[in-house]
Amino acid sequence: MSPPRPDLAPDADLSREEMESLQREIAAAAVFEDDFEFDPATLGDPLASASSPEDPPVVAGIDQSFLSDADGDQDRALSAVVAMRGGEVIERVHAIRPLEIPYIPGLLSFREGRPILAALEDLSVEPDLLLFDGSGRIHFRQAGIATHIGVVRDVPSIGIAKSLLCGDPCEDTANLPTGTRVAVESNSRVDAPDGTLIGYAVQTRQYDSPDRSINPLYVSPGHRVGPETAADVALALASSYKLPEPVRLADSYADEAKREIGDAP
DNA sequence: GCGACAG
DNA sequence: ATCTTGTCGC
Repeated sequence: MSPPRPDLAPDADLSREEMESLQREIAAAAVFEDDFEFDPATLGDPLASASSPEDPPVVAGIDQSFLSDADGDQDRALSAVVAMRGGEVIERVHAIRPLEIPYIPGLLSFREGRPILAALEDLSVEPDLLLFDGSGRIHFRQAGIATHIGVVRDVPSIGIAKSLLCGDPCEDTANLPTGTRVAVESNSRVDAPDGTLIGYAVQTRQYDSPDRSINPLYVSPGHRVGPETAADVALALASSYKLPEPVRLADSYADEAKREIGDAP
């Protein structure tokens, strides 16, 4: 049993070195193996949830959009959370917070973490699993945004990235068939022994004809979820689109809320 | 110095 | 991430 760690929350006022040091603490507190109560088999399938005695687990997708000031410069981040249960949306919340630092590869959670934590606090349901757009363990210090927020809240989490931050796919990932995965291992750029399994390239959708092809998603453990389960979940929740439904809906909701509020303060 | 680099 | 119409294909 691991407690929530609000003391490890992302702080944009830290120096770059302090941020990296905090990330090593996050990685040390993270659990990169299955450690949850719910049955992953009842995640998104409406049929499985109907035959289950318990309520299906609540899965929350999280994504951000950005608002600009009068000069056209991005000055605020809008974090959107879409909670689903048994394939149905049960709640949507969003929060807006000022952007304190620019985007720096490897330090994403310090830029987007505050608005995400604020939005999660507005959520009335207790999520059993968090799905982030970004990396988890596939990170230089094994502490991507999914890992950071997962550890701070002590909620099982998974990172779903559209491109690879670091690490090496074991095999060629071009033109993978739907439903397949290729292991991603750590290399010299990752703070882990070379060859450590840190995630999977997962092909949730693929064209039939060899004309064009869809790139895989890079799925990695955030907290309390192992690499195999993380890949299983991504595949189970991606019904008819490349992105798992909770993340896809959070993505569109982030844009929707942004337009409704309008830009410029 | 060079290369790599989630959103 | 964001700026953005049409367009190719199933």
